[in-house]
Amino acid sequence: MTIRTRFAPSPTGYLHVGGLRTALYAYCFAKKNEGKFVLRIEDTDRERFVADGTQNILKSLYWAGLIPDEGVMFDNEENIIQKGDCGGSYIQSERSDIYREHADRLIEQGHAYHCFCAPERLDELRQFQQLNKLPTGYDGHCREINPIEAQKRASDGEKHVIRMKMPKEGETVFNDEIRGEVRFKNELIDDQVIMKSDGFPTYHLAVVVDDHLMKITHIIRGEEWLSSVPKHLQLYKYFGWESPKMAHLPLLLNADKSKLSKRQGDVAVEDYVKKGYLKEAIINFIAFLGWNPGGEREIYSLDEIINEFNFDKVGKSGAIFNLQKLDWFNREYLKKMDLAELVQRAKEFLLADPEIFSAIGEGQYEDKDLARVIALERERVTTFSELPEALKFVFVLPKYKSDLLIWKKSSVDELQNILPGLKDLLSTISVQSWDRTILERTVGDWVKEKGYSVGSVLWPMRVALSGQENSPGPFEIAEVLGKEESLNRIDLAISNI
RNA sequence: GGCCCCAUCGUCUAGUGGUUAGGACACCUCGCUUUCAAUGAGGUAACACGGGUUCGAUUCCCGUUGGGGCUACCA
Repeated sequence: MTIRTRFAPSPTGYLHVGGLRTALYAYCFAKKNEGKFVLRIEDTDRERFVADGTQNILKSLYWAGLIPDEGVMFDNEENIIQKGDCGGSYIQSERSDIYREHADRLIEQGHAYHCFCAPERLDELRQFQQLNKLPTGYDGHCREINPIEAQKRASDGEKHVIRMKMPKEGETVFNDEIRGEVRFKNELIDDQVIMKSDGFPTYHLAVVVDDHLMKITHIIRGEEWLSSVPKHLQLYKYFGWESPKMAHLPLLLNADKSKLSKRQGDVAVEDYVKKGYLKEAIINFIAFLGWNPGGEREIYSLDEIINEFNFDKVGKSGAIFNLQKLDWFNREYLKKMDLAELVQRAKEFLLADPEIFSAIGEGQYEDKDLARVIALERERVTTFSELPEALKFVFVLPKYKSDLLIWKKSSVDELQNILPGLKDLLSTISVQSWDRTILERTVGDWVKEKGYSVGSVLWPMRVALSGQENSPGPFEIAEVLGKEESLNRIDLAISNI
């Protein structure tokens, strides 16, 4: 039997980093077992639908290298296409007939029923239950309506939803690939809505029907779905289908241990792409949030992760999304990468999005500047036997926004004293002599002559030139920027002390 | 409130019925460095608690506590 996994995001705007991890595990499990990785779009919620949501998700997925074998994918021009045969589209909004048929089948068999309850009634019911600290849930108001009468009311156009009937007794027990045996009492589980009044199915119906029709063998998804499993299993039973195996992944968490959310930082993969993180670093970092091959090595390529991937090595508890560790992974990959590759990546990075610097600065840069700044960094590396963070350093190229300057290492007095003097000094250097050796000597002499400490001059100089707290050396930046731009930036900095 | 899941340094984690409980990030100290970063060498730091089971539990079982998820005509 061919292993088939799927990733089934909702196109609500962008790919969430948690989604990327889910996709990664599903991808790795499929590849490890020589199976297929299917991409399906779950867009049955019309209210949250975002027009280019699918495009964005695919972009991020392709960026990371998680290319679907089947379902929704890109062609060579980044047009959205579909591949594979599941008896229809891999986009749920285009499968309404299929869900309708299946819902009707459940009604015919007495496993589901029309519900005519108004949302207001359900709201009141819920409020009452909450107020009285009762378990919340549907009260079965429409469950006993005569099916023939219900059918008639529905076909007469009365607004309704379709609910599945959960058994009132017994237990649902299943074996999660990661958590082992989990059991639920059926009586506590709601008669879930499976078809909404707008004619679209809810997640619960769509996911069961599609996973079956698409021959998914392993459902890999976040832990937030664990409590829905009994409903799904009941649906499989009603349809007479065998359930796929399931693996519920631990959640990615904010620093306060709540579910990773937009409010507490960036959650979109594209945000991290824009910041200059390498895909290798993101993949490696995210893979190790909840999975560990054992041992002490932490740097793993995608292929190596695939090779080692196994549900036994997936943890059960949530993992905090720790940016400092991500930075470390990024540095490690930057260190390893050779210069040519680095320049190429930096170029792709800059070309990928014209707005990439909008948060940091504005202005022009040229390819030769880019190559130079990276080469300089690399040179500095050999000189000092250090290694670069080149992608981060390309940010010195655009003109930074002055209100982002951070002066925290120097006092205002110090800055007002030193920067104008430094500017006058640099003005005396001719354009022809403007290279880092001469700059370094000139500034060095000046520092001595004035009796300044080295740090009190070089640090502000670097900040004024780069707009950043951490950057390449000031002389290297000055050389790349040229005399005019360097002096302009120091002016800019002076006016923003 | 109900149901479900989870529990090793601050964080990500390795690990075992008997270990000096290992690594990485972060942090601290020192060194290097004409500046920050980077880098080198050290260091602080964890088995949530209470009962069992056992010669022996961090490890197995139960409970407590704590955290999280779900509890929609959202996924």
